[in-house]
Amino acid sequence: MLHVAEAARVSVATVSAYINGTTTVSRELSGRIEQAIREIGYKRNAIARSLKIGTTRTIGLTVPHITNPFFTDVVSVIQQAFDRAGYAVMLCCTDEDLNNQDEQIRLLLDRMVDGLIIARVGDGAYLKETVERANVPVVLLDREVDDVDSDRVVLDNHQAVFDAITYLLDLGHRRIGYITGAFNITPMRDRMTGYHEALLNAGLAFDQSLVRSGDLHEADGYTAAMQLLSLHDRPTAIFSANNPMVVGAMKAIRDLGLSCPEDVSVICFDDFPWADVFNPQLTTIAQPVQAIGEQTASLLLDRLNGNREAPSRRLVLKGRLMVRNSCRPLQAGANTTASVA
Amino acid sequence: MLHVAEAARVSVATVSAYINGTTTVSRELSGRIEQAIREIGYKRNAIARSLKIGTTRTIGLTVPHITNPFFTDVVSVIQQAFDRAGYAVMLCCTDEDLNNQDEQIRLLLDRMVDGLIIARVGDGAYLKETVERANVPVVLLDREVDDVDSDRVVLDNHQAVFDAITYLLDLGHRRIGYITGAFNITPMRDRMTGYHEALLNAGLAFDQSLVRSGDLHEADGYTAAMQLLSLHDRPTAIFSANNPMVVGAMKAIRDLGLSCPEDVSVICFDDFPWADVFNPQLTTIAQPVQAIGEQTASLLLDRLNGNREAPSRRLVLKGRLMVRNSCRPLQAGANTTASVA
DNA sequence: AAAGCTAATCTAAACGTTTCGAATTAGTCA
DNA sequence: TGACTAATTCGAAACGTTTAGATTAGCTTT
Repeated sequence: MLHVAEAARVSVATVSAYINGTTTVSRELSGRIEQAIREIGYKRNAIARSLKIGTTRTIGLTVPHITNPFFTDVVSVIQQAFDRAGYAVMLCCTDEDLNNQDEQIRLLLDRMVDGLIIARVGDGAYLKETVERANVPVVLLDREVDDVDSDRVVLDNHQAVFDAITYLLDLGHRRIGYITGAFNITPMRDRMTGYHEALLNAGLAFDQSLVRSGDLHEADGYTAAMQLLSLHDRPTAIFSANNPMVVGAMKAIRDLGLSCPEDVSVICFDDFPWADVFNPQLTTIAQPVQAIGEQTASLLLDRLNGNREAPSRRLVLKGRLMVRNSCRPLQAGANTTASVA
Repeated sequence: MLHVAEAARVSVATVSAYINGTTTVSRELSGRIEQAIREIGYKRNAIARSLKIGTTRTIGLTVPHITNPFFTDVVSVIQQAFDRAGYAVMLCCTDEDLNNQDEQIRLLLDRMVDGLIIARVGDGAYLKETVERANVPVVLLDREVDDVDSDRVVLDNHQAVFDAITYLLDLGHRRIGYITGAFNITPMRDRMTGYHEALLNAGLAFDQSLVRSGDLHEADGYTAAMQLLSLHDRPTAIFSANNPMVVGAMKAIRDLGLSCPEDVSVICFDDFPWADVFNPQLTTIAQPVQAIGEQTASLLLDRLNGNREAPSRRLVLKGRLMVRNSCRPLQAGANTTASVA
């Protein structure tokens, strides 16, 4: 900018005023400045600017895994929204690891991001302090943390799973295997209660042996399904609480020489673009990813636009059961408890 | 930092020296500083630091679409690599739009990223100037631009498609539909020549009516496949030059009441996690995404670590045909040219 | 013609670091 | 003891902007 000022024979203040339109600058000087900028190929240094004005027009976004199609989509939507609003987004993937998350949030905060979107990992308590210290607005995505004062957008996980399990029950399934992750993140907890309540609602007892929990990865889904399907009276249906694990589960089904939906019905959380193209066409719970992403972005943008003091908001969206053909109705006879080899 | 210095009754220079380990600072002052930092909850302002030292430890990454599984994976790998190296990554999605790309690169450069990874969009010429002006190292990913002096890592697209088409020819297919995108990006060009050469190699004539090009999106794949499969003597196999388009193509096949591989064999570029779980298990060309991501990151990191003057490097990796069951051998009779309704 | 406006431009301080070189202190050696 | 060296610590300038307030010039008004 100094060079531009010299070349245009004006002060840097005038150049700044011209660029930002802060003050009117005469036709004459405008012309000289414009030309100098062009000749020199000057670009404003956003770092210096940020230092001065105290805002970076950058936000931080951390998710567990970008390869999980739910997060892929949500990240994509969020990215677009901030792009439109003139913000850059720094993306971090925690890989479901608490240390990574800590480190990355610290990194983002150091870099003076204007806001933070966090799909957290690990125990909520850890994050509470971090969030409260960060004096930038944060919105929690998908996974909440209790009694921390920040905006959040989540799914009605309980209801969504309740619906899905009820659907299976209506088809006549009684032994429904449930593959989940650790309960230290809210969605897994809420999804589980949906399972519970659906069983309860149908007057069925809860059988602990039908629940397997892993670490949310494909491999965990594989082992979980392997175990479930090796039970003496194996479940007639399997519900997977996330998408990566269902891939593992399907592989287990394949490797055991079973097939879906003939031998075992399957439903999973999170829809994906291929679901209705290949067979079996998986019945899934679709989250409204577009809405989730947009709402998340707009909550944060609202704060960034100055609405700092409003009480924290909690948006709850509804999932939708996408019924396809991975679940088959059971004959009346097979309902009760038995199964065949 | 000023506050820390005051609280510890030392100068800011000493605090800085302590934090960075630039100079030895006595046990006594170290203790006071440490305590002051803790009490105040001080975090170094990376923006101010960047301004001074002229480096942001941030890189920019632009890809067309993060939802395309190839890019999802590559982004994921790259992100991890830079995370490990202590860099943040700013992610931009151009949505295959040239203006977006221009704007985003400008934005990233303004923000003084230390380096840039670009999977470009649109005509190469546009980018050439931008890349040459940016005085940070850039590495081109997947899509090259001619005669610009920068590192790049690409796939041997020609060979990969040659192999895939040859595989189809060996199965007896003679009329192979080809769904592609505009030829202003190198991979689409190179993939096409692979198709050409495989036909040539088999002594077959090139039939323009079997080639449809769209805009790389799912919808384009759908229309392309619709058109191909409505031809009087429709192709017995379809090759899709990217992944999103094959989803569309599969939907077209389904909507026409056809099935794969019985009525039409299918191969697509880019593997995806579900490929061997659902039916038909799609035969694909798998790119070594892990290697691509890591090589890309390491080329850039090498430059960032000071190796600025080395001549630009071009890494070419090999694709691999993942043979599954979406292609069926044709009976000797059906080979020549005819087909059934 | 002096005073008062308005519009345009400029000077200089500030943002929070790093870093150079100077200053201080302590220790060592002749 | 005094000079020299080494180890610490510090003052102040610099990075490239923004911005408050000062200055100047050109008009208008009385």
